[in-house]
Amino acid sequence: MGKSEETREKLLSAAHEAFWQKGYSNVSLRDIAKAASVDVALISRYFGGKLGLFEATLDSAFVWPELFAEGADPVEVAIAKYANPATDDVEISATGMIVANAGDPEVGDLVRQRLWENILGPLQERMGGEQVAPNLALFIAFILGASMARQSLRLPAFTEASPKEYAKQLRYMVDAALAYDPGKP
Amino acid sequence: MGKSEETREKLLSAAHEAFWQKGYSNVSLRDIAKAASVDVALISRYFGGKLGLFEATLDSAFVWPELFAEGADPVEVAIAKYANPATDDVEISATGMIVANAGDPEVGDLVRQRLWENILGPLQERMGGEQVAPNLALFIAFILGASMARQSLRLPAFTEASPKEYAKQLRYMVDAALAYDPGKP
DNA sequence: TCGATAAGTCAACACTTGTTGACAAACTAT
DNA sequence: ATAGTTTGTCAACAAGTGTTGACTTATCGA
Repeated sequence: MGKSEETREKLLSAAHEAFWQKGYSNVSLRDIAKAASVDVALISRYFGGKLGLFEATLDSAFVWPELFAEGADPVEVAIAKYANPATDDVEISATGMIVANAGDPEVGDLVRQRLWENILGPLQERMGGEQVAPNLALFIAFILGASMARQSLRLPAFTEASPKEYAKQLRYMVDAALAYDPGKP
Repeated sequence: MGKSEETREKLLSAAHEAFWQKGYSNVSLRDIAKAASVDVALISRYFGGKLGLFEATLDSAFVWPELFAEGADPVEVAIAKYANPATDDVEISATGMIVANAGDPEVGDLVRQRLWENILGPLQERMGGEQVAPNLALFIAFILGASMARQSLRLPAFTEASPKEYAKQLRYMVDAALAYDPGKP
């Protein structure tokens, strides 16, 4: 195990936090290097450049193993994660990330690709369909919107609600989404 | 009416499109100036700088008069706008804007402030409450998430759905949100 | 211990960014 | 037409960006 692994980890960790919180273009390599207590030049050396570092960060952080654990219900896992302000404050919005970085096409494509590959793809396979069913899409849309309404938009109705109330509201809407039947008028 | 008004309009228009589509930090003043066929220096002269231009853009574009027209139901207006792929492709996501620019604190605060002042504030007043009720918050969250799931995340279930189907799905969830009753278990 | 390889440091590069000030042109009112 | 104000143009700036190459230091096997 080379010594370089350690500094790579430090860089990945700092990059994760910075990119997730401020978005790709609002973070400089010097910021990350400083946060990791590492020389800037090592980033280009180890990851090939800024985009390479971002890609590596996606590979290491844009995954969601709990979602596919044996016997776990993906929906329950998602709710448990996003209905808990304590945890999603830490993770910031892995969801908001999708949007925050969509401005730069190169970066946006990268995020979308990894999202499908690591999360949405396995998720739809797990749920049985060969394409994301309407009700699952509604579920995703709402989870996405709720976490952003709370974190970015900072709707008082969400930020000031107790975790219990917030969870109850999420549960209500998620149930509604999953109950959606395309056949009905 | 001074001649300068015309170039100010051109700048505002170009800035609107650029900022909404790519986000604050992904757009340079030279990009905007070129798109508007105007010299870069005039931006700082007329708007005081990049942030000033962005603020002016918010004031001119981050408003929603139809929402408060006489006899209009805000909910219907919102659905009509966001359930119509043709229109919200043009406007891009005024919603996604909120998130896309949240990385820069200064910019994020500006967006949030204008959002409350121009849209959410009047909206909640119009809806009668002195604070945004839980069901209205759920409504907003879903609208936000749905438009982003389609535009940024590009969920096939949404992008490939017919406008009619998409509208039906939105309507279903919106109805559910508005029917939410905090009193019930 | 010596020497080769890995890891880290430093300075500089080419480039883009927002912003400014001096200047030229166009227009208006006297 | 002339003087004065507005409007536009140009070049330059200081600062920050990602990236590169040459160099020094540390690490570890022979």
